[in-house]
Amino acid sequence: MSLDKYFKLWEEDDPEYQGVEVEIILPEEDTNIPPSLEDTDKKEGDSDRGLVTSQPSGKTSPDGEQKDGDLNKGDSRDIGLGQDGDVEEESPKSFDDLPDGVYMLISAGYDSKEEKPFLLFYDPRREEIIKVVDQTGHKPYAYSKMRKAELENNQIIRMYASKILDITEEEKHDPLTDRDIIVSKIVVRDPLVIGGRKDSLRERIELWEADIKYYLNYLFDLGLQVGDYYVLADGRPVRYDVDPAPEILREAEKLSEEEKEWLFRLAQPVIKFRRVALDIEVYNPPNVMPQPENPEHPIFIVSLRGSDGMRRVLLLDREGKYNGSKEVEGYEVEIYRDELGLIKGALEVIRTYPIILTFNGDAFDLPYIINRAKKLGFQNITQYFRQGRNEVHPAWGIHIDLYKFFKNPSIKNYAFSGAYDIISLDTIARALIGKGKVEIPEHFSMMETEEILRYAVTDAEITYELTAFNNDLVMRLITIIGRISNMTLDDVTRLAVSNWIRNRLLYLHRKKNYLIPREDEIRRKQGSRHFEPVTKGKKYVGALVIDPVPGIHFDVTVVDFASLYPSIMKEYNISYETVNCPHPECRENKVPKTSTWICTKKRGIISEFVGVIRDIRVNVFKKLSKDKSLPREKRDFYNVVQGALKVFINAIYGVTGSEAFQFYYLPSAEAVTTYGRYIIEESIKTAQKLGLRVIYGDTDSLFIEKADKEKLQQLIDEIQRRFRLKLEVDKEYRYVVLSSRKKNYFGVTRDGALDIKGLQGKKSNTPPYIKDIFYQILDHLRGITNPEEFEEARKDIIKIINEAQEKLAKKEVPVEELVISVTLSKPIESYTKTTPQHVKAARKLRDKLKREVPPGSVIRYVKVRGREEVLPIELVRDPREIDSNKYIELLLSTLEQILDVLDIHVDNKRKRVQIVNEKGTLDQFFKIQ
DNA sequence: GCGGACTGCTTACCT
DNA sequence: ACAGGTAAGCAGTCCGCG
Repeated sequence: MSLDKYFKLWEEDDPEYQGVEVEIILPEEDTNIPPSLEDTDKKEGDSDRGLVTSQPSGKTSPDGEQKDGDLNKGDSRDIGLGQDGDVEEESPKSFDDLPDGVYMLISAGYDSKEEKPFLLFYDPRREEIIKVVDQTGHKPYAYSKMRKAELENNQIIRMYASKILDITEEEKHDPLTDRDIIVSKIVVRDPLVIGGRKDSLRERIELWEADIKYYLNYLFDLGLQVGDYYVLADGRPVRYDVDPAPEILREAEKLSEEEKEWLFRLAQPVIKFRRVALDIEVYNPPNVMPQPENPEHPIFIVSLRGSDGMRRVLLLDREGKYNGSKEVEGYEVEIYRDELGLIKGALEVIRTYPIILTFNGDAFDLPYIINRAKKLGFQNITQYFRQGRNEVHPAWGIHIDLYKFFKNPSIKNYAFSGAYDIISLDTIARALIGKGKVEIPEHFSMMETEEILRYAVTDAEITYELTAFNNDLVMRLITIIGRISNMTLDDVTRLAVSNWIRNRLLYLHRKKNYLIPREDEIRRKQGSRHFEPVTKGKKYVGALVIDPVPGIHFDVTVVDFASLYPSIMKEYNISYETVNCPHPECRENKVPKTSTWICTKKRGIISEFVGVIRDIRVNVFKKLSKDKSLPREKRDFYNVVQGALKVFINAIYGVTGSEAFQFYYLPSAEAVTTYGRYIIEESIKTAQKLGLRVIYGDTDSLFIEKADKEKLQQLIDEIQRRFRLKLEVDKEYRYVVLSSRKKNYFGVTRDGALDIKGLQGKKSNTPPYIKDIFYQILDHLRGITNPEEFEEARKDIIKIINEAQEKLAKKEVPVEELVISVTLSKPIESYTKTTPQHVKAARKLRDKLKREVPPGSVIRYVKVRGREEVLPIELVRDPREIDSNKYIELLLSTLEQILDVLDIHVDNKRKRVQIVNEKGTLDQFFKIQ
């Protein structure tokens, strides 16, 4: 039976669906009492736990070589990902089970009813959350630089007297002046007295440490760290040290105390979290987006997938018409006769899971459920959830919105090497687990119910799998980032890297008894920019890019500095308080070619942080992740740790140059790049003196042609001696093809792999057909070792190009292959200065097809003849509309980048295009080989 | 009124 | 809500041209 009919049946007698408000009568058995938190605390039952027993998959993932620091396998762009769709059903077995009564700290918050901060612990034995409300009497506070007596006479403080519990004096170290000072601690009852309201104290007088979320302050003061294990002694958390593995103990021997601390904490096992993925389907009319803030259409399917193997799909079937299978894709189909019953049924299941997973649940699924339940008369729904401005937390645990997590550029680029570029469940799942969503060919109303269920359950399934693949990689990554940042796991998944770094730095300040400087204090510090930025709109000068020597270069060695900027920050003591420090005696320690000086007396807090995590990553976790004597499961775990560390290490320099960062200080960011340019310049000079030929370099790398082994070693030693920085061989190319363009080249490595950088043909906005030709040509060039082979390849290449042109001219290329995909990066109405082609196309989508084109949409359009210029692919009716000449030009300009230096030239007049071969230089080149 | 030279905007890439 | 450097295509403008 088609769902079409099925829905019509109940839609007709559903007045609400036609926009008329009706009173909803709750089902008789409505005895749902929202789980109070106390209730959850003491709950012992696994009575209503998962239903389906888990089935170990037994399969292991292919042992692919991993790229440096890449948590995913392979390089998606060039060779396609090593796919591994397997999901382990069994929990990771590599670590001994933790004793009973040991819990992991995963979150914290402020209970405004109790007026107390609370901690959320995860109990790995019972697989539930334990909420611990503060018993220490900790109270919110902030600091003033006024003395107590002065404060007590202060006009404003007097006005707030009733809200202030206490004022005490304390000694703190001021990192900006490097002096110990007396500050006054103003203790209050309610965090909102300090900040968060228009009339909060911090808006009225100058306060320090007044913009730290209270529950974080609480964690810092109690010395608690997210992701660590604790036992509860009379309800108070006491740290529980997990016995380190033998390989960790071995590594610890050579480390400093500070490094050991990090090593032991990060190496603690991450247990398998009990969790449930949730996904809803709303029955909306065609082309109408369901609005969570005004949920007019019914929730008719809820799919649930538990980490314990539970698979259930709840279906709304008011008339009892469903006669399809009772099980779809392993999901048990549960029928509900009314929508509220279905919502409550879903709640009953998810409240037994401490962690809820969604994809976009903050913005869609959870608010939709909440507002829909309210609309159906179930006001108590709000007791199940705490709603923030842009987030929803379950009252009994935490909610991880994977959309936000994967959208985070640090996660996308550093942890997953940009394996996905569009942020959607489908694209991310395809890239990471090799599985996508099920296509929906048409509107729900045209589909069989079972077909819809299949579609719906796949969403829950892949949402879960995104957290489960590679031994729970994503859950472990989130936990490790929690450990490094000391942020609650829910914050980790929602906030950006600058916040993670800020948070750890706040903790470090507190630990050192430093008074945390206000932003304006750091910015008022002396020190200015020394070089005019090259690029308009930039604040300071960045890296140096060496002009490439165009041509084919055989036998090229690439040397680079291992994480140059972090190393500079570590070795040259760069931090907001050490750059232009207060000591006169440090003023001679100048950054080259500037008047900026750096402290010689005290270790900078950021320098120390980046130094420690850089060292334990390189010296321990990276090493262990490659140690073949360890079981794969352990290596995988250490790989996650080193990958998480890498995210921080790579971002720290960047955030110090970002105005959004609390510890932003331009001279410190500028000092890093100035050192960087100086060091790379000096390295070139040294190389040249040694007789090494540098043909290209970018930021931290040198491309050296036919490098003599000994001279290369001399270079490396000399640099090490002078700068205390490690230069190392990164790559060896059989040959590299450079044009005169920077950041544009390709090369074939010793093992025959093709490396393509920056070339037009690689870019995501190049039409598939042109990309295909581009890769065909490179494939012909890949194997070449001598002039004869080149001549052969040249003929083939010319043939490929000529045929492609002909095909384009005759319009034999399918329209789909000519699509140009460009991201609409901001709201469509904010393109006011110019109207780029993709915006033109987007407007047509909006106006003619009434399609929504929010920022982030990828607009797919083609170039057409006539006044229209461009058309979104959706509006192309006739392939003859295509502007072939435009595509021929695009093809040739794309190929020009690689053909130019190979002496294959394109006729200037591109009306009648032909390939011209200017013989000469190439043959000579080969003769030198 | 037209076209080349130029600048600015926008996107996607590299490190 | 991490940085700057670079390439490319197009939009829009200026200027010369009797």
